[in-house]
Amino acid sequence: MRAHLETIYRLLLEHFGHQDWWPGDTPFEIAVGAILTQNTSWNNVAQAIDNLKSAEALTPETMTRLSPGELEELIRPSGFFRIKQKRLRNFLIYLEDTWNGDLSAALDGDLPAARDRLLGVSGIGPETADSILLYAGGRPIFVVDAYTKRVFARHDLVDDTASYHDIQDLFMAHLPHDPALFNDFHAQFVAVGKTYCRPKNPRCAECPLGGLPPAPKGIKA
DNA sequence: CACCAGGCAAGTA
DNA sequence: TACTTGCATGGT
Repeated sequence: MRAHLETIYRLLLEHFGHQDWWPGDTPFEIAVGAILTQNTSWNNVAQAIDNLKSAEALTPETMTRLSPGELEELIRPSGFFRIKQKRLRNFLIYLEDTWNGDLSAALDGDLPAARDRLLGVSGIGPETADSILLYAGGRPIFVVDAYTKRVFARHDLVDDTASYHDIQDLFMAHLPHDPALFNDFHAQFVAVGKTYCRPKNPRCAECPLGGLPPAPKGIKA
């Protein structure tokens, strides 16, 4: 299984090149982007991030000073803006109350414990928590998203009943827990998912995974 | 025009 | 436990 996963990564890396993820300048910006991109295209999120940058509201301190209405207007292009306003504020309150506003402290220490604390914030689920830990904190945890599931299902590595944890465990049980590897591997799934492995107009014929050998037996999650 | 997008929580049975 | 629904904007 490990060799199979490494083959997938190599084929993607050779085709797309290193992805240099996450698209964001600071850990806090990355965490905000992780919340704003929930079920939302990145293009929309980028507009909201630009608004927050222009308003100089991309730090815990400055964002906390915004009124709920001001925050909603800035993030409106990312959709679900009333709910996401609350989710961002829940996150800010957690950082302030528990870590005195120090994001890096929140992501440091025992990894399962840090993850559980993030999951305790209303509005932060498994994918958002893992994205923040990996991309904002540099912690070795694999992010599973819609692209990951789609590509894995297409290549018969999981069935459609596989849970988030099932798929995550597939990676973490068979690959070294290297943040740099988990970082770029997930980014490669997004690249292939956006470009070739799409629901409506799949371009499987041109996909770098087109010549991938069949999946090893008995590994379906 | 319909459909999709880097989820999550709350409600129902 | 296992489904279903609401949330909202912007690109294709």
